[in-house]
Amino acid sequence: MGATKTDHFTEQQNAMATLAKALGHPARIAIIDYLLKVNACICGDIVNELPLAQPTVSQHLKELKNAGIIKGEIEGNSICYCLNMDALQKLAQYCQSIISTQDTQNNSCC
Amino acid sequence: MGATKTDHFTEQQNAMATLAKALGHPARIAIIDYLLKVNACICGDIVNELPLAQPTVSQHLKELKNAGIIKGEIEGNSICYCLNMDALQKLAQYCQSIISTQDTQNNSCC
DNA sequence: TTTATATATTGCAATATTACGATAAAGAAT
DNA sequence: ATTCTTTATCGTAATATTGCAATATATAAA
Repeated sequence: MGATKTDHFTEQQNAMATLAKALGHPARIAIIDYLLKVNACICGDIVNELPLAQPTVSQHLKELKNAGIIKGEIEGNSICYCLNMDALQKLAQYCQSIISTQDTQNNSCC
Repeated sequence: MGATKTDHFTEQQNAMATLAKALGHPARIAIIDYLLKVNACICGDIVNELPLAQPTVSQHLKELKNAGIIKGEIEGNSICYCLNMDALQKLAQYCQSIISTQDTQNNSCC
């Protein structure tokens, strides 16, 4: 085995899992933090910023892009990456909905 | 290789990645959704609810517990699981901080 | 005590992820 | 045209994850 049974879960559940999974690595969190800090969309700088080789960073960027968390735009011979707030907002909303749902139920357990 | 270089990143980054990673599987999202729905902390029911074998569910529960997202309490011969809002709140706060940071910068890119 | 019920652990196979060196691709600079 | 710069891709090794059958553990019920 080893393959996730995505077909057994709802689209919403798979979508949230995909987003969360993309954030599930410290290098990718660091990339987000950096993009947030510099705001302007530099790219090669990320390689300098992280303690990882260029192909590894490129791979992490690809995963963030696939999950829709960042966008990339060609700019000359370099590529400008920046955050895609839509995706991040979806995850934030999901977390928020969990919290507010639980709040209204003043949970009686544990 | 294959091992994540956690030692090169900040504690905050590793913490967020750990939380997100725990949410990075549809089965674990489904477990959270279910715990939220039933509120009261049933456990064996999760096995009935999910399209996965008991050992697989047990493993997912273990991962959620390790990440601090759920708590388990022995109750007779069964175990009562429920959500740990502290952990979920941390992730929600992180997402929210990204969004509000970006908001204040009216990002000029892509 | 024996049996049933509930959950965890072990062991294993299939697959996925992480990391990087080597190399390719493509525009910029000379 | 050649070289430099920037990023992506390929190939591969190490490790992690997913999933389950079999089994262990532990309490409840009989």
